[in-house]
Amino acid sequence: MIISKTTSYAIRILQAMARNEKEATTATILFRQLKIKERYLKRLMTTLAKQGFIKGKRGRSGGFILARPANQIFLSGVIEAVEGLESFNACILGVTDCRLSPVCAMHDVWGEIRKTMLNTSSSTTIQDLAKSPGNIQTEMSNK
Amino acid sequence: MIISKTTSYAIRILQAMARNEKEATTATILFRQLKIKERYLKRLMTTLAKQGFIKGKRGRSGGFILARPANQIFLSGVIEAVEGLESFNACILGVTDCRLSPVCAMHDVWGEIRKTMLNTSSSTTIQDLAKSPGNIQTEMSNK
DNA sequence: CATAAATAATACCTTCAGGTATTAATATTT
DNA sequence: AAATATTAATACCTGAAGGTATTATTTATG
Repeated sequence: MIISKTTSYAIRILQAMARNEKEATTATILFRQLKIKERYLKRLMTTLAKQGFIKGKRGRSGGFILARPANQIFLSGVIEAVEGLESFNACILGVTDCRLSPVCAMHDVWGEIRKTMLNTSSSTTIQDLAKSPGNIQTEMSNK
Repeated sequence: MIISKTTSYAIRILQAMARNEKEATTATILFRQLKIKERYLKRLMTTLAKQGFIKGKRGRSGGFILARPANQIFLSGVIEAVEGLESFNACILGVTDCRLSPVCAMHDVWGEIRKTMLNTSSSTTIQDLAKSPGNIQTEMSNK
């Protein structure tokens, strides 16, 4: 996959939360919506809270809510927080720091792709996704 | 990474072999050129032979040689043989068979990227890479 | 205050890509 | 025929991502 499974989970979670941005939700509700393994989802929520994307509130009427407006959460930020951006900068054939070394035979070939990915992920926000029509309730297919 | 480490190894190996397409080479020679862990490289050579990209000849003056002309080996074929194309077809957010379901919120967003990747990899041959100036002798940076 | 319902933290388990080791088979040279 | 240099096959090891289990903490409410 282009992004890791966990990262795509994170994006789906934030997207779902952005659909009613002002109201808090719980991990259990999200689990029912997204069909992500409940325990894993809960742990990921904690990670997203630590990273400052959402705020958690404990206790009986607790839950999670977006920590900042959905239109200020860029996909690139989520990717960076969850899996790091190294995979975007890394040369497709493994030349360390591809940007500096035009010796890589695939440099030109894949340059466009990387550029597109960076442009897209750093100009698309969670709100953009939330506004899009579809919902995502399907379980992951591996790989 | 966009493609797996093993796949990029495979591409680098075929690229190196294509540089003098007519002559056979050995795993040891390739190891010295490419700095890929020798044992892993040897095992990968066997895989590439099984998949029909190269031919192996045992014995004292044995070695490997391309099984078909470098300009008939497309990157998409190598990727497919080594890691499968599922990762290319798979939806970035995990909707099974994204091509059929326009419900995925990122369908449009990432459609261009996938198209570019498929176009590039299925129109670029190992020969194209072999003709390009640089050589790749750097060890992989992880991730 | 006790209970219930939620998040937080932490430790452990599982799977698989990447990597290592060993042995077998084959061909050439002496 | 023996030694040597190569590929082929197979089984095992390792680390990290993905997933599970358990316990602690916080808060609302009867």
